[in-house]
Amino acid sequence: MGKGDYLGEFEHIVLLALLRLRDNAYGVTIRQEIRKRTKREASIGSVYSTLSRMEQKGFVKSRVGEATEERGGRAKKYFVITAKGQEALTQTQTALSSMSFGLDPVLEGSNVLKI
Amino acid sequence: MGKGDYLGEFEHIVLLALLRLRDNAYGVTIRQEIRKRTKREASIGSVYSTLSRMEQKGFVKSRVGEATEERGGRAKKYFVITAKGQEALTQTQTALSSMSFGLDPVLEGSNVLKI
DNA sequence: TATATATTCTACAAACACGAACAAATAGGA
DNA sequence: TCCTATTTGTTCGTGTTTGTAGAATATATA
Repeated sequence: MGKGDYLGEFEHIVLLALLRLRDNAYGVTIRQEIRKRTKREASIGSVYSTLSRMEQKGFVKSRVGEATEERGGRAKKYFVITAKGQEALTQTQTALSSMSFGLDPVLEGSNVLKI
Repeated sequence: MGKGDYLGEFEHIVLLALLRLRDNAYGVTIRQEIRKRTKREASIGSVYSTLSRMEQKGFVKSRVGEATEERGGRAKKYFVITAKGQEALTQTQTALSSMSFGLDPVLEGSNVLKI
């Protein structure tokens, strides 16, 4: 299914953040995770618009958290990746891997993408 | 330099194609390489507009080939990556790597991005 | 001039980016 | 109790950058 369902660069990053955060992935934590691991600023608006776009495409799905917060604040909207999202992720990473295959020397060893 | 110079997804692919093709990277071969290694269709227009945008940004530079073809046809325009392009590539791959780090199990082993 | 090879142009769609505005929940004091 | 300041989090509106595609154009040779 979904041949040609490639992820945009930021979509890719966001999906990886979802996977890292497991059952604790919502707008704010996703943004934090991205900022923490990359140097990227990742504005909150970008994160949400990317999530909503990916939800439209069926790459992620969301549920609104129970209103059991510690200290006020609006309910969280948790996101998880779908099977279709996993496929798109795999396709994207496979494409990058096959383009990188054998380039290790050229990429000066600083970082390598391999299967 | 260039903090925040991330590559778009297709820009990333095209730069990797340049590296693979070394001194034989021009529009047509770049397209072929991408099609061959990924399943992606990559229209010729996409390739050229991406190349020209990256040239504007200083990620690649070009030279027009000598008019020494085998059998007619217009002169080729060869592209190579610049130092700035290398940086952007490294930044992008580093960001992806750090987002992927430790996710191997979740990514079901089908393909892994590692440093 | 027909053919082969290759690039440029033009238009539109999709993705990215940002911050202001808005929503909802609670703590705490009047 | 009420009411409002504070905290936490999401939605909206808008502008820019990337991605996609194919028709048009350029150039060289047989």
